Formats: sequence, structure tokens, C-alpha cells
Amino acid sequence: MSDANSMLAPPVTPDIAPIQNLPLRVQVADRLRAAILSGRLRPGTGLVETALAEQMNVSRAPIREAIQILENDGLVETIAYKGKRVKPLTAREVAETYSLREAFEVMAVRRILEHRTPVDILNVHCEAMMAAAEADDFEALVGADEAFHHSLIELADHDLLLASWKNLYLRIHQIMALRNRDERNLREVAGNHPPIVEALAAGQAERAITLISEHTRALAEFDPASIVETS
Amino acid sequence: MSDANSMLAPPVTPDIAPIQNLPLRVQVADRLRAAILSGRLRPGTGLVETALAEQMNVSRAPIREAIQILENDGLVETIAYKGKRVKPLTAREVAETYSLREAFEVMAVRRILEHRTPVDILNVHCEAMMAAAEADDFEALVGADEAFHHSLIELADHDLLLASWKNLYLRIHQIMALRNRDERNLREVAGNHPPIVEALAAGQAERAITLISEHTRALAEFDPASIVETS
DNA sequence: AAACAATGGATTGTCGACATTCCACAGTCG
DNA sequence: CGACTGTGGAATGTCGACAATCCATTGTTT
Repeated sequence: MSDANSMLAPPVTPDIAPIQNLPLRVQVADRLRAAILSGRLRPGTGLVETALAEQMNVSRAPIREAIQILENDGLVETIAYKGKRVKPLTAREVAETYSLREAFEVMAVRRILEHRTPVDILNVHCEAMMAAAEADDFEALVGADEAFHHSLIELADHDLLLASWKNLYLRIHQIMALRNRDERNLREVAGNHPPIVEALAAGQAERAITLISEHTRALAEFDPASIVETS
Repeated sequence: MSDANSMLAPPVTPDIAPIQNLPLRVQVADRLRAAILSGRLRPGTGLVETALAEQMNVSRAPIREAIQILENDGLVETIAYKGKRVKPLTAREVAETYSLREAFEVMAVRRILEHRTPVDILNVHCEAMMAAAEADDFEALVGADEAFHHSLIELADHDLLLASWKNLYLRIHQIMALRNRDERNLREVAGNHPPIVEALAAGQAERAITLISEHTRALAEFDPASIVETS
């Protein structure tokens, strides 16, 4: 039986997948977050603990904790003794979200240039975007775009910046899911990425910062008004 | 009885002060936060729910929620089924905290200049700092410094930036409480503020950005190594 | 003696029940 | 009619008890 290796060979048998036992609050939070980010739970929707608990067949405790997690994500707000609801999105918040994102991405670019970090990996994502645009695969295009920017922030080698950016990007996910996405414009904007990589690789600070700044602003200007909720 | 005014006159009677009934979790969170920010609860200290519940004479539920609030503040971390503890501070985290703060303050300065926002209010805090320095009142000096920067961010008129800055400043509080503060240097640094206000008032963009950037970096360079925890 | 299994303590995770608070709606008094 | 009062429902807030998990330590087997 002790055939050859002393270490356990990774059992790649697909049958018995790695059984994951996450706390209920995490499972609940993940589900609710996905629902919010996909737009299925629209801003303003009330979240009632007892109802959710019954629907998901768990007690209220994990529901409460899950909702608090989403509150930390900035996706839900609580009004004491009254109720919790998906945080409404005002036009102002949307604008602020994008402007803060711009600041984060500019900061990342600055750090990449200061440290002369290699940026080859960004080309991979650029190519993925091109391929997605060719294949008319809109979802893949959006995914590659996020991967590009995520990598950009990661290259800045700044954990706190990365965490802040991720948190902010949650809301960007939500915004993108809610508005009528104009596929043509987005496809245009996709073409902005390669020049950014070029400027970074060439160490052209001013140009890189200007490009990333304008790129982020372009993303913000799709339709900043189609989100506002009244109820 | 209906003496003169139709509206209820504000009963300034000091006897019956506005009784405030905050949720227990908030009271608990406030207390714990104060303890952490003041350095009484040092990084690495374990937080045991049952112990805290008994000490504070409440059940575990509000304790759990309070700790989760502190987790959102970035002051506490949880290891599932094992324990919760005050988040240890690494030298890297301290450096990242200050560099992100710099980015926030620079962003605020940029916005203030773009909108030509009047900055008179900042002079008030500058004067308060001078007075505190004269009177050798260290606590007041620190307080006025925070008030200055808080006002600076507020003038940027960007709610999301303000919220992010406040959250970040929590950790700066903690850091300042933990390290051996060098009063002389801080008093020197205090003198940096008036030129910033001047540059802002004069609309000198480059100068203002450079000044606020250098000022923030100076704050970071007190003693970036006296914090690290091992336990 | 070394490796493995089991047991116990400590801590968090989850549950169901009860308490508190707020709001809206009715009811009453002027 | 208008304003105040009270009552009910609905939601969150809090509680105490039990379950699940991890880790260290002990015991056992080879």
C-alpha cells in the first residue's frame, strides 16, 4: 500500500470534492451579496430577518450576522428597530464611488512606476479583453476588465489599498448590474487598456496617470442617472 | 401654562438631560473601541465573548455584534472557532495606513482647489494648535491637529472620502496611542499647517499638494518600528 | 520511543423564546 | 373638525442553552 510517495498524493478524484463547511453566516452573506450585486435585490428592498430565516431554513442569528457583514460591505443599511434594506444608491454616491476609484487606481499607478514593477501580466488581460470583444462575449469582456484592474491594484503591492479597492468595487459591481449597460461604449472603452500598459512599461508617469484617470472617468459617465431610487 | 409660544420651548433644565438609549452592542463597541484606541487593549490581546459578557453584565449576543462592528473598523480579527483578538499591527500595515492617508488628503486638497472652496475655517484650527503649543497642552495639540485634518477632508465635500478617512484615522489613533510620542517633533510638525492653508487660499495647487503630502509623510516617520507585536 | 487515536476543555457557532421599540391606525375628547 | 391617547402588529434587540469545532494533552499501540 505504501506505494511510492511518503506525502499524500492530492486525490484529484472529482467524486469527492473538497467538502466545505463554512459558517452559516458566510453562506448567507455570500448568497445575499450575490443577489444584491446581480441586481436581483434592488436598492431599497427591505430585508426582514424572520422572513429570510424561514426561507433559508436557519435561525435569525446567522441572518443577523450576515446582514451585518453586508453592512460592512456598504451594501445594506439598518434603521434601528425599524428594518434593514438594501442601501439606496443616489446619483451622488455613484459619482463619489467612481471618483474614489479613480484616486485608488492613480495611486496604484504611481506606486507601480515608483517601484518599477513589471507589468507584463496586464497584457494577458488585455488580450483576454480583445478576444472577448471579438467573440462578442459581453460577460467575458466585463470579467477581463475587472481582472485587469484587479491585477493593476495588486501590482501596487499595498494590501490596504487592495482591500479598500475590493470593497469599493463591490458597489461598482452593483451599479453596473443596475444600469442599462451600453455594450458599444464599453467595447470602445476596452480599447483604452493597452495604452495604459504601454505607458507603464515605458515608465511614462504623466501619461500613465492621465490615461488611467481618463479611463476611470469614462467608465463613470455611462449613464449616471438611471439608478436613483425613490421608494 | 400655555405661556407664550406655540412651539415647545427647549427645556434647558439641566435636570432632565436627553436620556439616550443606545443598543447594547453600540455601547459595548464604543467601550471596546475606546479601550483599543487608547492602547489599553494592546494588539494581540484575545477577546473572549463569554468573559466580556460576564464582565459587562450582558449576554453574548450584543458582545458578538459589537466585536463584529470592531472587525468592520479593522481593529479586531476573528479566527473561526478559535478566538478573536485585537488585530496585530505590523510595520507594513502602519506604513500602508499612512500612505493611504496621504492619498486621501491629497485627493481632498485637489477637490478643494477644483471647487475653489473657502478654507477660512482651517485657520481656526491652526490658531488652536498654536495656542495649545504655547500652553504646552499636548492633548489639545493632538486634538486640534485631528480637527484640522477632519475639516480639510470635510471641505472636500465627498461623503465616501470622509467615511473612508474616518475609518482609516481610527487606526492612526491606535498607532499614536501605542508609540512613544515624541512631543518635540510633533510640535515642529504642527508648524506645517499654516503654509498649507495659505497655499489653499491662494489656489497654488502644486504647492498645496506637495505640502500636504510631505506633512503626512512627516507624521508617518516618527518611529515606524516601535509597534510590532510578537505574541 | 514514536506514531497514532481518543478525550477533554475552551471558544465560537447556532438556535428558539422573550423583551423592547417604533409606527400606523384607530378611538376619544375637546 | 382637530389634536391627543392608546392599542396592536411588525420588526429588531437581547437572552440563556445547546451544538460544533479546534487544539492540546493524554493514553495506547506497535
